[in-house]
Amino acid sequence: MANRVRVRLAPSPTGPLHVGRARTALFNWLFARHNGGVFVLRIEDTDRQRSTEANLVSILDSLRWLGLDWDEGPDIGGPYGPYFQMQRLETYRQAAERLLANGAAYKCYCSVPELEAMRQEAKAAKVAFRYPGRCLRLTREQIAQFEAEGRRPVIRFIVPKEGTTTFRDMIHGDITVNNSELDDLVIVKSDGIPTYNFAAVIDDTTMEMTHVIRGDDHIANTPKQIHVYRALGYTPPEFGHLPMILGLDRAKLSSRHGAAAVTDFAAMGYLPEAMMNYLALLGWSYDDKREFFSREELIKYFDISRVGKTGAAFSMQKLEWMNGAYVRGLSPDALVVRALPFLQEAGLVSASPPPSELAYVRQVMPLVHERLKRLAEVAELTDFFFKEQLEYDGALLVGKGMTADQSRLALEAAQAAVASVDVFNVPSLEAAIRPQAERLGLSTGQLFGTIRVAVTGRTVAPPLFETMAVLGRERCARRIQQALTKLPSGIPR
RNA sequence: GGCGCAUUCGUCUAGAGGCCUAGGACACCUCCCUUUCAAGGAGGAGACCAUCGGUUCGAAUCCGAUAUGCGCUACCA
Repeated sequence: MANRVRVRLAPSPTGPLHVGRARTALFNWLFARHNGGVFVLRIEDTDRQRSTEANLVSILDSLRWLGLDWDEGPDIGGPYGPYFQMQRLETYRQAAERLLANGAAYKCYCSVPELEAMRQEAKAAKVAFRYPGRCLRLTREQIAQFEAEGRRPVIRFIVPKEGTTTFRDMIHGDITVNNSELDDLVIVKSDGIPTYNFAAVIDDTTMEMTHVIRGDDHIANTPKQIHVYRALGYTPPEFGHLPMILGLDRAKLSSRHGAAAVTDFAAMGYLPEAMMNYLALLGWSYDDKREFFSREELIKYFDISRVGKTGAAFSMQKLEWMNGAYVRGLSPDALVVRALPFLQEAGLVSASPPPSELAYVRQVMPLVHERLKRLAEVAELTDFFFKEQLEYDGALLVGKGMTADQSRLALEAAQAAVASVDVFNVPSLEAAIRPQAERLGLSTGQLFGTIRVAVTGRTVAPPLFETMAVLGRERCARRIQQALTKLPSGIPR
C-alpha cells in the first residue's frame, strides 16, 4: 500500500455514543489497525443546538471503555488539527468562496418558509421536489433588495443535472445514480456554518482520509459529496458503507429495545471485551465456525471484504450469552476487581474495603462466578452474603411434599450439625448433614432446600455447603435459629 | 411519490454455479449430570435460500421483474 491508511470516526456530540456508531467506530479502528494505518477522531459539532461538552466527554469515555484508541483527535491533537469542525470554519469559508468564485455555487435567499411552501406544492402535485434554482441568476437589484430586507443567504452547490454518478463501494460494489435525482444542496447555512455534506468533504480531504467507512444511511449522500469533491478539485476517498444495526423488531435500535447507548451496556455490567466481540460479529464474520475473538485477533483477522450488506438485529440475548462466557473466562482475581464496583454501587461493600472485607469478597465470588452473566447481577446474586438481616417468606422453608414439622426437624438437624462440626468446612458440613436426609425420610433436595432458605433467604443460591462455609458458623447458626421462628405453625402446605 | 440499498432457520451468520436433501451460534424443546440455580454433555425441532420468470447439463449462488423492509429526498449529522 503506497499511502498509509487513514480513516476516521466523526461523531456529533448530540447524544451519548449509540451502539451503531460504536460498531462503525470499531470497524474503522479495526481497518486502521489491521492495515497499520491511522485512526482519527473528528468532532462534527456544527449542530449548535444539540451539541454539548458533556456528550463529547461521554462519547470519548465510551470509546475508551470499548478499548478503542485513536492516533489523532480532539483530546490529543495531531498534525491535521484542529479536530473540531467549529474550529475549522475558516477552511470551509475559503472553500465556499472558491466555489462561489468559479460559479460552482451560488447564494440563495429563499427563506425556510418559502422553501417549505415549494415542497408542499411539489408534494401536492406528486412530483419530486428539486430546488428550482430561483436564486441561481439574481440581478444586482434583486440581491440588493433581499439584503435590504435583511435576508441572510445560504450557499447552494450546483450539481450537474445531466449524466450519472458512479462510485465503487468497498462492500456494496458499484452504485450508480442519475444526476437528475440530485438537488442543489446547501453547503453553508445562513449563519455561515457549513452543512455536513460540505464540511465532511473538506475535512476528509484536508485530513487526507484514504477511506471513508460509515453507516449505509450515507449511501444516498455520497454522490452529492462526490460532486463537491470534484468541484473543489479533490480526489474522493474510497467509500465503504456498513449495514445498520437494528432492534429485534427491525426498527432502528433505540432505548426502547432495552439499551442503545454504550454507557447503558457498561452500567448493566457487560464486559467491554465481550461488547467488542459481539459488535464485531454484527455485520462481519470470520468463517462458519468461530465467533470468539480477542481484540488482537480481531485486528489480525478483520477484513472489510467479509462485511455483509444486510442490516443486523441486535440480540440482547446473544450478547448476554457471550458476556457470560467472557465472565466465566475471567480469573478469580480479575472477577473480584471487575465486580467490586457493582457491589459497592449496591451498598454491599464499603467504598474502600479493608483487607478483611476484601478477603470475604474473594471467598464469595467463586460461588457465583459461573452463574454471572452481567456484572450488575452480582449484587442480586450475593446480597445475602453481605446483609445481616434476611427478609423472606417463612412458607418457603417448607418444600414441596413436606410438612412444617419435617422442616422443623430438618432445621434442628442442621442446627445440631452447625454447632457440633469440628471444622466448619464443606466436607465436614456435608458429612454431618447429608445423612440426615435418610433419617428424616426426606430427599436430599428437600433437606438441603429447607436449609438453603434458612441460610440464604431464597430458594435459588449457590451450592449449600460452600455457601455455609463462606458464611461461617456464627451466621449460619443465627440464621437457622431465626428460621425456626419463621416456620409456619403446623399444617402441611 | 421519486431514487438508492437490502432480502438464507425467530435472531446473528457460513455459503462466492455442482462439496447444500443448506453448515455453525444464540434462543427454544428433550434427556444426562445434579442439592436449587447456573455451567457442562448428548440429542431434537427450526430455512421449500422473499416471490415469479430466465440463463445453464446443473442456481441459495448469474440475469430480470414483482413484493417487502430500510435509507435519502433538511439552512441534522
